[in-house]
Amino acid sequence: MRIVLNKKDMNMRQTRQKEAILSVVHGEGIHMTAEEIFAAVQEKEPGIGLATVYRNLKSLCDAGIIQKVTAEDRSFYDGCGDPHDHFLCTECGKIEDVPSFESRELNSFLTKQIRGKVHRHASVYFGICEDCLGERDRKITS
Amino acid sequence: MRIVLNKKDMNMRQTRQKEAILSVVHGEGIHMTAEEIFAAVQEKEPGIGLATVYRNLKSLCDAGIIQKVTAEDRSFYDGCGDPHDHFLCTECGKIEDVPSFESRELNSFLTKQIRGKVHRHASVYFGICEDCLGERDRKITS
DNA sequence: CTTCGTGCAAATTATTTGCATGGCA
DNA sequence: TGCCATGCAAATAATTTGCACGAAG
Repeated sequence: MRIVLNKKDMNMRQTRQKEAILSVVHGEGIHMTAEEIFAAVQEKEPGIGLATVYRNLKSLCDAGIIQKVTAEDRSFYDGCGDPHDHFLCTECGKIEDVPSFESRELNSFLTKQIRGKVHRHASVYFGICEDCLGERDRKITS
Repeated sequence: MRIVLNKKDMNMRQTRQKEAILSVVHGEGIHMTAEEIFAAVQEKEPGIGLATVYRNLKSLCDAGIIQKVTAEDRSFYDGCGDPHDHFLCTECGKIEDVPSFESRELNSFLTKQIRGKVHRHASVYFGICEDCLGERDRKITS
């Protein structure tokens, strides 16, 4: 299927390479590093350059279609441009989306702490995911 | 003054370079990039190598004396190793410490979202700081 | 047709590592 | 004295940029 770009992207040209990249990274729950994306796109669009991948990832981020997230010195591209947070399993390295926590309490806390205006935030939670917890129990029990 | 290292650092040797680095980066409200630290340490300890700065920053992080924070593709070292969050002014680039927000509501939210265990988190708030807001008002008024 | 996107290689930037030597414990 | 830390230079890793050419609008 052809992914139709929207208003925000008026200034960008529709190319085979961009469509291939978009088809790989766009979507909920997708978190890939630049190299992973490069490898995956290779299959759909052999001969594509790494620089092209980086250039497109950047413009897709600028357009708000995807976003770049950095945690623990590792960067990955999140297929969803809408604001949300992340959970990173320190055991298996898996990344999961988490909706942003919002509350009146948090807002008043921030207003008190930061005298200025907060526009957005980026949070990453670190811990052990459900699967890895299960894995541990299994080892202990057996 | 000589900064005395504690238990956590038993395995590290006390050197002039380490003390110089520590005297530059250790403390609340200090947020510097590796290059800034390198430049500042030069003055106290001329001839120190950039690699030494990086090596010491890493071991100080491992020891929990300081911590590395990355936001918007920029990394800086936070002079305080205790967990807390940050506010970054997108206008002037200033970074401020913010205590971590904790609440029962947030905990139950996270438990519901992430079926695993959360051990820590890293949050960066983006916005306009008090000073830059004032600056804007002044421009509009005048 | 004109302008922008692409591929490739070279350039940057940030950080790490190998090695011989010097200095803490 | 023994071993870890340092300085320097070279090595990596991740990302960006210059340039000539091909393709989108």
